[in-house]
Amino acid sequence: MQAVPGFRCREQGEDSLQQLMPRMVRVTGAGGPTSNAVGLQGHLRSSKPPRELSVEEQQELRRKINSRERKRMQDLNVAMDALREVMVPYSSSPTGVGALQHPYLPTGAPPTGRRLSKISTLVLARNYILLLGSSLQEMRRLLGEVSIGMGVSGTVPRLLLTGGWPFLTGPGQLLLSSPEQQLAVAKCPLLPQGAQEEPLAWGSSSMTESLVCQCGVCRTPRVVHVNPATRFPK
DNA sequence: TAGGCCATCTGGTCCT
DNA sequence: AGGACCAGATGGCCTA
Repeated sequence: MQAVPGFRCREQGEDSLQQLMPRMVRVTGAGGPTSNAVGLQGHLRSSKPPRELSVEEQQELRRKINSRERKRMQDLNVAMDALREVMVPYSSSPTGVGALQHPYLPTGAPPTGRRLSKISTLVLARNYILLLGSSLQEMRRLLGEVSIGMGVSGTVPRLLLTGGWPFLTGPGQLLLSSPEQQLAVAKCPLLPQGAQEEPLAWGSSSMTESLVCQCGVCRTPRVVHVNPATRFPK
């Protein structure tokens, strides 16, 4: 494993003496207020008296539990890294999402190239989502203005129908999904079977609402990711 | 050296 | 019964 600033290699291995040894043995007084020798069994809710475990069995059980927990946290970190990978480009942009100042976010650009902390990643992601939301609002507004300016009446042009949701992959970039993609996203998995949305009337008051999934569960804009890796340029 | 961040251990709780 | 999830405790590493 490569050494990264702020990163530590935790490949200690399953047979590390430190890990095999119960904490209550390793550190006197550590392990929390409820630490005791029957901790592995005492919390199990059962009407039957718990089977007595030998020291070896307790250690084996504890080893399994620790391993699972370690795996769980590692999976969480993998997901966090994936999120970090998406968010890092924005964190270094003085005008990007990271520009929204927050105590958990580094001031300005992170010049050291250190990776984002977990909390910073989450805060940044939240801000990014909010930014996307406001972008969508703005897009709706602009679409409304354009339609009025063109004097369009009647039904919505095919290009913008059936959930064809314009989305941004970068500043000034407006993409429209293909009809196939539009049909694919037209069926929200959360919508009840047979539920149909009413056809849109161009310029109607229900248009903006109809561009958002109306299933009442997700209420999320139908965004089609042509290329999920596409990002705003730095 | 203090503080931030992190991995790991651990016991408790909930769910299947 | 076992697994997932959570939160507290602990100690190590790194940076200002």
